[in-house]
Amino acid sequence: MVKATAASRTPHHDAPRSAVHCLDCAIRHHAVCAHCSGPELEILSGVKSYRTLKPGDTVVSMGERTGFLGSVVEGVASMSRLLADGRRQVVGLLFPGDFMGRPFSPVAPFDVVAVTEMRLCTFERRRFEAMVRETPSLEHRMLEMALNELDSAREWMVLLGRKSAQEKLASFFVLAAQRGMRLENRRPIDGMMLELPLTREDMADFLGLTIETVSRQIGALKKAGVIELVDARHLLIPDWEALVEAAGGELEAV
Amino acid sequence: MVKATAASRTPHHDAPRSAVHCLDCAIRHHAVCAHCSGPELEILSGVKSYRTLKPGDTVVSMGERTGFLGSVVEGVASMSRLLADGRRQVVGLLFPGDFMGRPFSPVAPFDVVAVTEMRLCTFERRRFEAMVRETPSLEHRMLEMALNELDSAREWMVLLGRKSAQEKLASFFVLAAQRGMRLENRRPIDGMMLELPLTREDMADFLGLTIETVSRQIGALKKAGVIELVDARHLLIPDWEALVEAAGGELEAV
DNA sequence: CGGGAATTTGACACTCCTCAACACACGTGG
DNA sequence: CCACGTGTGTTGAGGAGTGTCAAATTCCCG
Repeated sequence: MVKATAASRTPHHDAPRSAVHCLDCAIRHHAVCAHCSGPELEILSGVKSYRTLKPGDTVVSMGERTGFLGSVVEGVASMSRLLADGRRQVVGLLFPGDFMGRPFSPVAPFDVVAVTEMRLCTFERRRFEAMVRETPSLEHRMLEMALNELDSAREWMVLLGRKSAQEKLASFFVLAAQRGMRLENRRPIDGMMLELPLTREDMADFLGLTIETVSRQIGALKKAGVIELVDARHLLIPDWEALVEAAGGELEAV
Repeated sequence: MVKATAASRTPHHDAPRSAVHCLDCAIRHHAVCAHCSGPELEILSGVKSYRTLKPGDTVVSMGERTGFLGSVVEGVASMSRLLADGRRQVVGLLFPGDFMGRPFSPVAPFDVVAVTEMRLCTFERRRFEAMVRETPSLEHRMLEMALNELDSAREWMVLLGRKSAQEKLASFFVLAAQRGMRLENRRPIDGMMLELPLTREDMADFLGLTIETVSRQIGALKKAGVIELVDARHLLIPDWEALVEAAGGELEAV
């Protein structure tokens, strides 16, 4: 269960100006900078720098003092905790637009690892924290995002504590589908194709299961007709409501 | 499993001035108002009102539009979600000093129920939200608290997803002991007595277990010498480190 | 084509849940 | 004072749902 993730500990800084202008940024209206005014964006711009990561790259290790915070621009990362005996729990996924890092506390509470190729827009911690404290609209946006994440984390607690393995898988597909469409402000529809960004192992660790159970329950959902498998990483959702039903009934989360 | 909690849906408003002055309040330095200046406290004072509740009283129902937010002054409440088939998951406990309610979103995402006698300091929602937006120090305090709660929720996800029943019980005792001492800024010590505010059912729903498993694992911890039972609601912790060990090894959480 | 990783499948074990009975404390009313 | 009911907690027997271990299969990429 313990993965030797010692590999590639050093995120690359991109060649100096691969930067997009903030106004053209894909996550402009979804990230921490969503409510920033023009001048505020200018200031942020001066502090930002991009990083690209490959699947498996560690962004932050738990306990580490990290000098940066940031937003996911492209790709997906996981936040997880590794227990001493090798058990691992993923406590959250970071999709494009999500904020990465723990402001106002220098020590990282969880590991952050890239699960796909990804691109991060990072800010030097000190300067970003100072800017948050000086910019009410930015601080309010941080609060808004933190409260939303808190609601999501608690939703996930319901899944971890009370849902069956099969409901867990269905719920994960619901989540992945919703998050996959969020940047475009669209909603899941019948017949849609869903790409799974995570390996079976990451799914298992996110759902509090083993990879074998994940595999078997995917098979069960397929047999039940709730999903169709294109390949191991792609599936079709013939009936969205049926999937939501299989997930144990959701409220439309954030 | 479904509790007919229809009983007593109406929190009492206290007789008008049972209010303490903010400066003498027990949670003064631990609640959302911790960093407020004198004048800010004055404003808050004008908006606050107290409520007392009995065990089992519903403070807020999920989906409800609530007109107030507030702080726990005394006692303990649970935040929970009830699934359609009666399964319940407690997603958090509210101890003295903790903030209650979901600012900037009128619909309550979870049920809040008093688990002990309790006393709440409440603020009219609109006015409190406005004050938060106008008062950077207050908004920052909210953000700080939300981020701490987020870390705690994620810690609990590790427990729900990956810990054994026995580790869950030990972890709960660790949490209860830590939270019980926080207002006094003290830390748990060997030989301390711990009062359990929750029924077996609430513990089970918090830990993602059944009441029978809770009961049995408490028995197992007792037989292992990690705890001693005074009665069903009181236990002794002869060796704090041994308890933390039985909990699967904790980091000193917030 | 070969080799390793990711995934699936199978057989079996074990933790925890389910159902049921029992014990205990408490309040109420006869 | 005791009978009774109710809420809470404990204990036991048996089984369902997942985990564990092992092997087969597919996929990917050199």
